[in-house]
Amino acid sequence: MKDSKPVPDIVIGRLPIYLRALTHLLEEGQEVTSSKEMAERLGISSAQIRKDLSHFGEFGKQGMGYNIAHLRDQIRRILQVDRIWSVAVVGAGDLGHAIVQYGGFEGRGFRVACVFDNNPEKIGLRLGKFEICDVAEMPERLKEMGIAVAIVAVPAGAAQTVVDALVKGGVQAILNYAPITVTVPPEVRMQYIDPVTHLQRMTYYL
Amino acid sequence: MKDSKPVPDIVIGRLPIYLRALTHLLEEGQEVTSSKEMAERLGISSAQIRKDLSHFGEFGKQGMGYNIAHLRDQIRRILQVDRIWSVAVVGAGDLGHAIVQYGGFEGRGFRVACVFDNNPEKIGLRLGKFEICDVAEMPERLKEMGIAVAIVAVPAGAAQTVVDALVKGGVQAILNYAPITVTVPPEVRMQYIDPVTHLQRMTYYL
DNA sequence: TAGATTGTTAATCGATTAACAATC
DNA sequence: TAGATTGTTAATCGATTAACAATC
Repeated sequence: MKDSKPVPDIVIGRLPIYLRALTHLLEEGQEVTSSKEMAERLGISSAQIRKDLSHFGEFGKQGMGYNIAHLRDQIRRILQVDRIWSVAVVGAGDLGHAIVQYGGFEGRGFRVACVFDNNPEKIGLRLGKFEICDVAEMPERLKEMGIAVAIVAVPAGAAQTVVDALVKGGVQAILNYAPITVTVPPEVRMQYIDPVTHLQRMTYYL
Repeated sequence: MKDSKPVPDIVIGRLPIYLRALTHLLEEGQEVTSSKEMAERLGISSAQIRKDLSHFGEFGKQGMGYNIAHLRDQIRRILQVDRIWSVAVVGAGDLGHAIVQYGGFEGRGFRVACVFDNNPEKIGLRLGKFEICDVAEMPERLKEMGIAVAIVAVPAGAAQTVVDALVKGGVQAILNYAPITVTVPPEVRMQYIDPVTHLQRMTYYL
């Protein structure tokens, strides 16, 4: 941690993997780990793990390794998941349902705060503990609630319109499950999940 | 396409994105595109698109660009998604339900062929058009059906056991939704989807 | 022909790895 | 002290980009 250059995004992308592994080790009751042990678990080189962490500070002790709870807390802080982010979910289909019901956000920095859909037959119904809201009112609702993070679970054809409305509502980070690349202003972060692209990446090798 | 070195995996990872964009352009009725147009749509440089494609052949015409249907067919062939892969889904919870009901596999090279769970109360029940099978019988069933691709949608604690059983059943490509890094033999391909890691990658910048 | 765009080369840029002094 | 492991440097490796001849 000596230069002022931005940390490469590829490094940022590995921090959540480290965090997940540390949490897992902690649940197993372990207190200390090493870059070597992490490397074996994750299939990443130990040098890379040390180099990645060195962008942010010195978290280990020579000869001793890393205190797991401490390193976890540091990475949480770096990633800003030492707080809870309210997340809007757009799309109340099967996937939206699975996302809203998913118990895995708790404890990792996120909480679903509201659900939107554009289908008049769904608006007003309950999904888990939420009442499904009209996407038409989304921008205002997002602003009111101060929501910065959203998950898009709508068909590809609706994704760009939904994303535009999210941006209008002040959302700055969007996870898009719709299988289409959307356009956003440069200040908005996008991430994509399309299971088919992951599968296609593997069939090449079969 | 002149050397015999393996094509970098990072290039393989972009082909499904190109394929998705080409299919989209075709649906819009367009017949020809250029590396420049694709680049603008995808937020990738045109040089990179041309270089990626050049690993596999010459698919365009100078001054004219690419015939979309032709390039799409070529990428489908390269990725081996010019056939239909039968996919096993493990885990019949909300996520497994969403995956089985998802209509987006059709036309992109995949079809859900069977569903497994370890919960005796679920085994034998229907999920969509499938009867939920016992994971205990999974390895034999996979071999019988000749299944090479699987999707894991079980809790983290069960993932390694499930993956071991899939490998035993001859599966060679696994898409894991459980938020844990698993160990597989080197000949088995793994891909991961953990929405929380994607979200955490974005909150760093907020 | 003139304009456009490919496929490819070489240069640049960035990421990973190997190695080791520092030190717990 | 001896052994282990960090944090960091320099070397290696690989990926991206710029540029342009080829050519449709």
